[in-house]
Parts: sequence; structure tokens; C-alpha cells
Amino acid sequence: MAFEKVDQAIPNFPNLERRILQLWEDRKVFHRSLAETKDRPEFVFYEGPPTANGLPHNGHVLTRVIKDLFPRYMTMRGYHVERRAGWDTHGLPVEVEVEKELRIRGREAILEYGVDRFAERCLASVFRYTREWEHMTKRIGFWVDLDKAYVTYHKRYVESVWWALSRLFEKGLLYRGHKVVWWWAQGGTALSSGEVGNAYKTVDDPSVYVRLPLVGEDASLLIWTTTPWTLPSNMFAAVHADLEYSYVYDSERGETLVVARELVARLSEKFGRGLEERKVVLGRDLIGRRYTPPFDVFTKDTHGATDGDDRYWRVVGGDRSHTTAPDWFVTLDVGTGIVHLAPAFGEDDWKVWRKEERRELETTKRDLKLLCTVRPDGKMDERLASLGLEGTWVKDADRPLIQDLKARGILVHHETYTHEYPFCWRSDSDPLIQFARDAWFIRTTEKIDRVIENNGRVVWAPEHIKEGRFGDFLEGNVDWALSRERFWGTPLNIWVCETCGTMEAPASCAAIEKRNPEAFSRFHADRAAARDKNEDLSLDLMVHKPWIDAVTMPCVKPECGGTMKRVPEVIDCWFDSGCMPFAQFGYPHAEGSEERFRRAFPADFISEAIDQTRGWFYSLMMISNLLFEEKREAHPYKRCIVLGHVLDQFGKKESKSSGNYTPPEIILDAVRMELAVVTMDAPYAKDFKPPRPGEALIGPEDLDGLDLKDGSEVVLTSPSISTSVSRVPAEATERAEKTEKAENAEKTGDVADDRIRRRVKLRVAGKRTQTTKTGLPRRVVILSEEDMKALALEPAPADVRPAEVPRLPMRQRVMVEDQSVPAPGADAFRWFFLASNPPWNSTRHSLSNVRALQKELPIKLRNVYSFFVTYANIDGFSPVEHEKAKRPVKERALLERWVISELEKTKMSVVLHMDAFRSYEATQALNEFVEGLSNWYVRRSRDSFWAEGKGPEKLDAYWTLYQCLRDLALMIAPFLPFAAEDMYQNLVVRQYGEGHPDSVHLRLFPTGDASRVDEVLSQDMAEVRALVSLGLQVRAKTKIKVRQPLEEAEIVLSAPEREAALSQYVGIMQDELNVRTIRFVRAAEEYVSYRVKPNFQALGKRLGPKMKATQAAIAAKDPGELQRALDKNGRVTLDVDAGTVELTKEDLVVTVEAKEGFAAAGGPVGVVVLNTTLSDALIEEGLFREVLSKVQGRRKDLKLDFAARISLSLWGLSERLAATLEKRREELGRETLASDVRLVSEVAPSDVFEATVGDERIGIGIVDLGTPGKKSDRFDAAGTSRS
RNA sequence: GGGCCUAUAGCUCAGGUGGUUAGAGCGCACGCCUGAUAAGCGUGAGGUCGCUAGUUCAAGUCUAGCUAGGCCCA
Repeated sequence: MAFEKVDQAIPNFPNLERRILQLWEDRKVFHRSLAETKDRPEFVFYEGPPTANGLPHNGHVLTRVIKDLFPRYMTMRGYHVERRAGWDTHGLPVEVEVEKELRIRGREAILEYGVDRFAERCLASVFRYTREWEHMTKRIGFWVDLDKAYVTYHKRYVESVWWALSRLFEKGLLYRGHKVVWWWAQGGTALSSGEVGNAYKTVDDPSVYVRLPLVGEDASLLIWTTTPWTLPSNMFAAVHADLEYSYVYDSERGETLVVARELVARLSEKFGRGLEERKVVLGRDLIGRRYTPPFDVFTKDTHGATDGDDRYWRVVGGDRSHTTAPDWFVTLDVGTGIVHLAPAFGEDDWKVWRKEERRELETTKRDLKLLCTVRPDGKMDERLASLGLEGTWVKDADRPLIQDLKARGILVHHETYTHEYPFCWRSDSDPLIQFARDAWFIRTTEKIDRVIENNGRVVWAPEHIKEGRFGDFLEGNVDWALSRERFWGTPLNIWVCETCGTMEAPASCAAIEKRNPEAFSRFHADRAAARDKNEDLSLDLMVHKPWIDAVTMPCVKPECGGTMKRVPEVIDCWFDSGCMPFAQFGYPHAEGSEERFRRAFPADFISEAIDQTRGWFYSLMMISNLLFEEKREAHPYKRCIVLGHVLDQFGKKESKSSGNYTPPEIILDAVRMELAVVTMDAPYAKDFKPPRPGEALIGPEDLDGLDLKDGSEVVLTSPSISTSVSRVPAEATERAEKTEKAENAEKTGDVADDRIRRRVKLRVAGKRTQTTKTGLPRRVVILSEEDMKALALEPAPADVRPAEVPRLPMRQRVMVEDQSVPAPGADAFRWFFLASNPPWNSTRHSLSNVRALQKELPIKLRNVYSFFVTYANIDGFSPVEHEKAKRPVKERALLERWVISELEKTKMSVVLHMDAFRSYEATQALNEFVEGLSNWYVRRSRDSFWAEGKGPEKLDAYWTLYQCLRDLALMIAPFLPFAAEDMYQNLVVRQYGEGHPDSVHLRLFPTGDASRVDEVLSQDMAEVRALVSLGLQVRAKTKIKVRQPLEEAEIVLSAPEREAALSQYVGIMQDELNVRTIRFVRAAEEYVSYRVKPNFQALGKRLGPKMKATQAAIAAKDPGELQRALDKNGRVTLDVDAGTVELTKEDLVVTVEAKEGFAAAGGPVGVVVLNTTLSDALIEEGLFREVLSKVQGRRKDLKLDFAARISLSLWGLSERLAATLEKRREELGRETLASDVRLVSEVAPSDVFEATVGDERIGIGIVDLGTPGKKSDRFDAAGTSRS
């Protein structure tokens, strides 16, 4: 059967890939690839769950590409690779989305709205973008079981997590403590470090220097703070025990102040007055001294608690005593060297308090209270009523507090301090404050040694993560703060007895119901009520707030008789995802889960981006080690590939807010981008000329993003429907509409699409370089008024930010699409991530970079494939019909044997690398092979494929190329699953039909046949290619076209002994260089010179310090003489440094170089010299080739059929040319398929095509006589049968 | 401020264990081929290997410091 024709124009990969997706679906290939490997050994893969409440971006594409590559590969290597998808569905981001949706903000608002309804909204919102995620996942070719996905809010999953927590509770690893968090007071929530880190702003804060009078001494400690509102909650002042502190006299104020000695000068300068040093003490001498607090709120009104209590307002040592390293927080960078501690508002401060508190409990058995004058809503509490500040927001309290300090004479200095301060990323006018909250912790530090040991067994890629980022993180481990004071999360399953305080952590709903069968009655009642209203209350909400809060049980202590209630907190959602190895099966509660867990633990392979080191990689490993302490091998994952980030073309992280990202759709589906329509009134537009109708102004980054040039034509599509406006009847517009419509119809099956389109030219407004940028910002476009009207658009605000564009009203945005070329597609995207660099490096992503990489292999391979199909169809080659004509490789010609040898080497190399998870190296091996296949094998074989008849050599060539392509289809399958499938279907399934697996992904990976590898041949051919390059270099230098035959090329080899081997290839070289003969020359000193250099690698170790002198001695000798001596004796002796050094052939490197003035070029292999003398015969031959080329070119211009016969007339021939052609009339006719040839000396009529041959103008007249006979039938069958 | 990573041609990136003309692709220039043709190919110009010291006969490669960028954490 003929092969299906392969597109020769730029292929539309997205369309092709959609066909393949359909094929996979129709044949259930993924499903079968799992079913058919059921009995094979397991290769265990864990999918790290993404959150589906945001849109997938390029970073997700990268992880999905890697996470698909190895499972596909390992499947082809004979393993069974389950791939279960998962979704991370809890946590603050989900709550925030819902808050936005409901237009409410903060804890109170949620309580008011109703936690039950809120939870339902959260559940509903979790899968808001599921469709987009599933689309991207499928589109990129990521095979993962989406139907069986584990979901972290499912009851079954939550109960698994409960089981884990219950185990930790029983082991005594859960405890209650405080945690100082970044607190968003307005929202009533703590923010994670990740959320805080990205929301720093530069602000001016007050900077105050306050004196704290020492008790019983006429001197004051001087402290500094930028948060005066924390001063009423001051508990201690910290000094560095080993630092010197000065008592300095401030004559202006008449006071003695204590500050770090090193800072005296700086402070003196700052205060603008002299500070006279009176005395110096060590920090440790100050420790334990008491001072008067800056405000007396606690001394007065907390009767009996702190009044007169000498444990408060003391000087303490400012080191982090719990760490091993003396990691002092008292520094001399800023401030005074004495640090004001308000333990409620700072982590270091809090640690000091905790240490003191523990000591107090041990020694005096008395509480050391945490002093705090701020309420969780960020407002001052009643203790500041005396200052009129009760209910004042902390930042607003700064000013009055400073006034008060000043009035009381303890404010020493006041200025403004500019620094970075975190704000809430959701509400960027709200500053965050540090705030101590109650929290539950996991005592991870107790087991950390075991975890570190286990980490040692994990294979990390890149290796440095193990000891570096991840290892360091484990070393610095602190207890895991588990609880969150939020609503939508896995509820912490600890129930506390209201009467006796006993705690219990049930591992499942069943365990709870066993104690109280009515435990879930409220949930069931609500559910029944919902059902009555024809609504559904998901069973999963049974294990969520607020229903779970209504669950009580009798105290576990029978004698108590009290009621146990759950603590209010939910848990960190990282704990959820870290439980996935067992929770994905509902282990241990679900039926059969033990067996399934046993089979799928630990994972052989996981991979996520580097930001997961402290996220999923940590939570997985920590939880696994706490639960399965007895496990001796690496767990829960044996190997982890840590991926780099995806950056934009300037090396900046892609982010939605700055708009510097290329949406994945640009690569996958169509080259288009949605822009906001602004007007010339925008401030950034004033330097530019307004667009004329049919013109659009665009910023330089967006132009780049679409990989377009200034002046490119694009199609604008208005998102609004055209019913209200009249159509623009421009012809171009209609054309655009048609193509777009057709495409959409194909994609979606829809027929009608009434959007309005217009074709315009893009004009760039501004410039962007690495350092500067001018012009229009990203994601905006300016149109002429006429075009605006035609598209029914209205202007968007000029200051619209990129991230806001998709949310603009429809009429304010427009889709800009480059319809001249299809998008690169999923294979191209995959190849880009796999072949651009090793996956742990960050990758600069852009449409143009994807296209660049695509040309390297995917397009090149497709061209070879298309070449093969074209010719195989012309000749009717079929692997089935010509099976008998298949000769063993060793009987085929050199070139065939060479390429097969390279093929087998490539298989071995790819397997070697992929088995070691080195995907980048594998892609490079494939690149190299495809390059050789296309640029050497096919190029050198073109003549054989066009040769008449079907001799054995021609069939050899077909078989060779067929084998290469078929095996390539297998090899690229994990990398380019679509292209591989396409080739496989055509080359194998279509040909052989039944009896072969009907998808490439059901095949085993080729491992290579060492017996077919011929290293000698490889080496020889590499040298031949180098010599040919040199010959072409000579032709380029002497400006003699390759088409002009030359008499002779001479080759002088650097290693003359290679002559015998290389002379097998003179045929190939003659052809390639278009010379009649090739001669190897030995004594050629007339046009080459020898160069002799030491072989440093060999000599360096032997000679050591003598190396330099030896090098000089060699250089001093005549290289020709040395060469002759070596040739004769095999060794030379040199005088070096009053001694002698004997050198053998191996110690020296001899090369030849072309001397000046010859038509020659040289490289490491040798020198190629061309004889450039042109005889009449050679010139005639050249002219003939020239004419032939022009005629063939003309055939092509006229789009004649490959096999069409013609009537050929050549006009205006000179006598010489006429004579030359006359001699070869028959050959001319044969080559150009001309049934008759007229050679005419008269000048051609004006309608005849003119061409230049040599320095003559000739006319070429061609009449198409149509395509006769068998040849054309075959071609037609191939050329037009496209289903 | 700390930890880790990165820095090689205009651009994107390769360069086990130190070894002497530092590579590839793209882009650019020039050219070739014209029966793979809205393709294919060749040649060339482009580099103080971020900077500064050091170790060594020899440093892109090893060591230290610095600078810039990224990530994670403060």
C-alpha cells in the first residue's frame, strides 16, 4: 500500500496533533498501554497535585512534559507505569478566590456570610479551571489518568490524612504552641512566607530612638525601632554578650545613654551632637539589669501580674540559643546595638520569651506572660485607653505614641526610615504585622536525623540539591507549624474534653461514630434538607468546617463523663499533598488500599519545579519518615528531578501581573494574543504617529512575543458578536473570516461564528533592549478610529495592566492573530523544554525560541520523512512487497552501512542516557543522528533515489532509509509522541496492518544492536565529511560554483597512514565536490607546511615542569625535518635544559596546513587542494549543467508535475552554447523529460522566459505535454489521496 | 542578611576526571543547490570564557573574594 502523503509546505502541527489525539482516544491507547503491561514490573510515579483554581502556565507545561517523558519511556522499556492525576484543593488561595467572587473580605465577613455556604462555594470553585487544565494536559500529550484522580478534599482522602495525624498524635509528635506569623489583620489571617515574600514595598516608616532608664542607675539603654506601636508590648531589651557597650553622656539632653561602642560615632553624627564616652562595659555585664518600660500599661493595670515583678523589663542576651551556631540577632548594622523585644511581634523576640518562660516554669513554676496590647484585628486594646488609643489601628498609633514618648522626655531621636516592608498581596494597601498566634506543631526536629539519613539515599537531579538546598533545609529544620486559622482545609482531627482537657485524635469518621453514633447528625440533617430542595450537599463536606465542628463525642475517659469538641483549626495544605503516597488510595481505611499502597510505595520517580524543595518534596519526605520509620530504603521517592523555572526572553520570571509571559496557547493552538484597545490619548502614545486605517500600534515586547516583525500583517478579531454592527465587506477580511471559520469548525464542530475580523499591519511603537524600554506597554494596541468602529470596539483605560486584560469588557479587547503560519504545536513545545538544556536549568521561553528548537529536529525529521514518502510512492516501494529484496546490512553499500551503524549507536546512546534519566543528553544524541541522516545520508543518496528502475542498490537505499525512519519513530516516541505516532501509523501500521501493535506507544524501545555498529566506518566517515567541508571551503574561497566540474582534488593527510582507509570513499568525495578525480598526495611540501606540537595530555604528566622547555625545543626545530625523522625512526630526541628528552609518535601531534597562494584549505584531518584549471571540456560541462539547472528551475516555477513531459525551446543561443547543447541534446531531453528539444539562435520572443547562463542571456520556452504513463499514475495516487 | 544556583559568540545553550586553534544551533554576511523546493546545504565574520587574585609546567574547567541575575529563606 502506498504511504500517506506527507505535507511538504510548513506542516500544520496542531492539526496533525489533534488527529493523533483522536486516534489515541479511538483506540484507547493509554488505557491499553496500562492494561497490556499489567504483569510487568512496576515503575512507580507520583503526580504532584496542582491547584486547579488558577490557569495553567508554561511552568506547568514543563513539569507535565518531564512527567510524561519518563513514564512513556519506562513503559516502552517494559514496565507498568500507573499514572494517577491529583488535585490540590485546599488552602488560602481557594478561599481568596471565593472571597473575590463574593466581594467580601476577611474572617468576619466569611462568618457573616456563613461558613457552610462558604465551604460549598470553595468546593465549587476548586475545579473552576479544570477544563483548561484538562485541555492543556491532553493537548501537550501528558498521559495521566484524570478519571481516577485523587482529590484532597474528598472524604476518603481527608480520612487518610486523619489517619496520619492520628498516628503522629499517638507518637506524641503533635503539640500546641505559639507561632509568630505575618498577620494580615484586616483579613484576620496569617500569610505564608511565599505570599509575604512577593509583596514587599518600599515605605517610609518612623524611626525612633527611645531611652529606657536603667533601674537604680542614672543611665538609660538606648533602643531603636521602626514600629513604635510595639513599644507598649515591650518585654525585654537584648544585648550581645560579647560586644562592648559605652556609657556616653549626651550633654545637650543632660543624660547618660548606653549604646554599642562601635556605633557611638555613627549615632553622634545622626543626632548632630557629641556623645562623650564615660565608661565601657561588656554586654554580658548588662544582662539581668532591669529598666523602666517605655509605657506603663502593664506596670499599672495588670494588678499583681507584672507590678513589681522583676522578671519583666530585663536585659537579656540576644542570641538564638536553640541553634547550634552562635547566630546572633543583635547586630551592628542598624540601630544602637540594644534591641527592643516585643515577643508578640517578632520571631526572635518570641524565642527569647519562650526560653525565659520555660526557665521560669522549671525554676519558679510561675507563668511569664506574653505581653501584648494589640488585638487580632490589628487594633490597640483597652490597655491603651488611657492614651485614647483603644481601637486604633497599630500604624495609626505610631504618631500619638511618639508624641507621648516625646512629652515624657524619653524620645531621644526621631526620623524617617525607608525600607522594604511586606504588604498583603491581596490588598496592597494593608501592611502586614508580625503577630504571635496559638498553633499546633509537629515535632519534626525530633526525627530529623532519620530524615537526613533517608535523604542520603535519594537520587537527586541535579545532585547538588541533596546536600545543597534540600540538605540545608533539613539541617535547619524547625518544628512544622501545622495549623491554620482558616475555613477551607482538612480539619485538624483533635478533640478536646471540655471537662478534663483530655485529647483524642480519631483516624476516621467511623472511629468517631463508634464513640457517638449521632456525631454527624447535623451534617446528615443538612444534607436531607438540601435534597428536599433538590440540591446536593456533597458527602465530602461531612469532613469539613463547619459541619465537623458540630461533631462531639463523649470523653474517652469513662470516669470523666465530659464532652469532647474539636479544636477549631484546619491544617496546612502541604500536609495534605505530602500524604498522597497513601491517601491517594484512601489507605488504610479503603478496601484493598493496603495492597495498592504496598505496590506503589515508594515512588521510583517524581519531578517538580525547584520551589517545591520546601514544599512537596519536604512534606512528602517528612510525613513518610514520621509514619514509616522502619523503612530502610529511600522513601517515599527514590529519585527526584528538580526542574528550573520558565523565564521570559529577557531572563525574568514569567508572571501574569507583569504580562511578560507567552500564554501556552500561542505555542499549542494559534499564534494569537488578546490585547486591550487603548487610544492615542494614552500618555505613552504621545511620541508616535497615530495609526492609519489598516494599521495597528503595538509595543515591542508583544510584537516579539508573537514573533513578528514591524509591518507584519495580522488579523484582528473582535470578541463581540457582530449582530449590532454592519459587516465590513472588505475582501481581505472575508478571506480571513473564512479561514478562521473553517479552523474553528474543525476544532469545535461549530459552524456559525459571527465575530468580526479585520486585517491590519502591525506597526511597532517603541524599543526594548535588555536595559531600556520605551513605547507602548505590554498587552495594549492602538487602532485607527475607523478600525475601532468596524470592529465595534471601545477604548479601555490607558493604564490597564496586563493581568487585567482578560477581565475587561468584551468591547475593550481584541484578539491579534498571525494567520500566516500555524502554531508550533505540542511536540515542538515538548522538544523545546527537553532539548534546549538540562531540565534543572531555568529556560528562556518565547515563541521564537520554540520555533528555533523545532527546526533543529522535529522539522528536519519531517522533511526526511516527507522525502522518503514522496520517492517511495513514486517507485511503489513497500516494505511488505519488497521484503524479499531486503538485503542484510553488511551486503549494502558503504553509505548505507554507515547510516545504519549510526542508527544503532544512537539507540544505544539514547537508552544509556534515558536509563540514567539524562533526557537532555538523549535529545542531543537524537539531534546528531537526524542531522547526519538529513545532511549526509539523504543528501548523498538523492541520486540513488531518482535513478531509473529498481535495482538492488536502490532498494537497499529504500530499506535503509525506511529502517532509520521506523526506528526513529520508536526512539522519539517518549519525546515527540505525536510525530512518532504519525510516522509509525504511516510507516508500519498502514503497511503491515494486523499483527503489529497499532500504536507506537505500545512498542518496546529499541536498544540497539552492537554487532551492526562499525566504529571504524564512523571514524572514517567523520573524516570524509571533514575533507568534503574543506573542499567546499576551497570552492567558496575561489568562487567556483559546485556546479562547475573540476578536474582534480589533491588531499594531503595529517596522518598519511589513513590513506588506505579513506580511499574507499573517493567516489563519495568526488561526487560531493564535483571533481573528476581525487588523489592522495604524500610529499607535498610545495603547498603544505607541517606543524608539530607536543601532545600535552600525554607529555604533561611525564615531563611536569619540563613541559615548557620541551615545547620551546620542539618549536625551534624545523617541523618538516621532525616529521621525516618521526616517519623514519618513529622517535626523535631533543636537547632540553641540559638533558635530553625522547619523544615518540604518540608524544607529538603533526598537522598539515595549506600554504598561502594555493586553492587549498586545511583542518585537523589534512589539506585539500583543488586544481582550478578549466579546460574547454570542463567549461562546456559546466555550461550544460547551468542550462539544465535553469530548465529544471523553470519547470518548478511553472509548477509542472514531477513526471510531466514537455516540449522545450531554447532561444538566443550563442554558437558555442548551441554546439555544446547539440552534442548533449539527448541527455538534455532525458534529464528534463522533454519529448522534443529546439535549439534556436534567434532572440526569444518577448513572452519567453529569460535566464542567464554564464554571461549569456537565453530564452527558455516550455510547453506542458501532460503527464503520461505509469509513473504519473503512481504519483497521482500518492499526491492526491489525502483523507 | 543567609543558603543554593547561574554567568562562555549578537541570541539560546554545550563544554566527565585541568592538557594548548573553546564548540553547536539560531541570527547576520557571502555563496551553493534547485526532482526534499513556502524546503535543503556550505563557508565566513563574531569570544580577554562576568571581574580580581591564587594553585599548577598548563585554568573556561580547581580555590578564594567580588559583581550581576535567579530561586528559596530571613
